[in-house]
Amino acid sequence: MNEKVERCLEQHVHPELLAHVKLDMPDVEDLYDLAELFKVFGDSTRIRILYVLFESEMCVCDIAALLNVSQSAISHQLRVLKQARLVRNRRDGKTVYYFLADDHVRAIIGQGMDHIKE
Amino acid sequence: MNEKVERCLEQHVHPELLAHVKLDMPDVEDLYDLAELFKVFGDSTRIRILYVLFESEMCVCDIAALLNVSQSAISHQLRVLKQARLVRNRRDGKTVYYFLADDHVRAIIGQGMDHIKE
DNA sequence: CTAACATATGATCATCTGTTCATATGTTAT
DNA sequence: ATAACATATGAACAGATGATCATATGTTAG
Repeated sequence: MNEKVERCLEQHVHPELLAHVKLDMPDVEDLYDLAELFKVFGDSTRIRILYVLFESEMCVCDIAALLNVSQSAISHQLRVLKQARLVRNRRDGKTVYYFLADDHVRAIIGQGMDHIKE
Repeated sequence: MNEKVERCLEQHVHPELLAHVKLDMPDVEDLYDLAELFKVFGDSTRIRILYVLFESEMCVCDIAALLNVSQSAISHQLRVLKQARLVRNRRDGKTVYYFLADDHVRAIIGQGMDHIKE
């Protein structure tokens, strides 16, 4: 592979600090997972689905109707949300109800909302 | 435009609840902004930059060296982070130092980390 | 079993994204 | 003014993403 390290001729931060930063960085893998998680929040359809589920569990077809998005699109997005463990579901006959997996979802979205509102 | 509303033959949630959910939804515009914000967190290079800035302000070239990413790529990403008001910068001679704009960044990333760690 | 409904899934396609490369801009020292 | 360094920016291209369409799967009623 090619060498990408570019180094300032003079380092602008103390070498000890650089070392410290490196040590304090989480594993690359965790950082990757973290980015993947936020990617899931980074789509307005998915954000809207999550907001709907803030209030109540709901079936696919009601979510689709409420958000005016096709059943297929909602189903695909629910799959993404489920894989990210942000929602879970339960089946009741023909109907599948989705609900928030835990309260991190509210916390994360809440913090995001604080930021854009300030 | 085409009609996308698909409605369940029988509604599975109470109509009052549906109405309530609609009322409680933030403006479409805010939801869009929120998704845009999370999109910014949804890239591992940008997440890594933010983590570096957790510890200390840092110049572009030190960030690039630390993360082993080209100066150009870092600069492009810092621009994205700045536009999202997640980082700010100050110039000192030839050097431009970037630093976290506020503590929402830590809070949001912290919540995300909690989620993936559980 | 069959029809009808609810949901899931695979393929396709247009659009968006992140990196690279080349180059421009800004700053300092000589 | 000029060279050298630090950063920013625009074009271009490969890879990712989200909606649509067609269809498959799962479930219940008759």
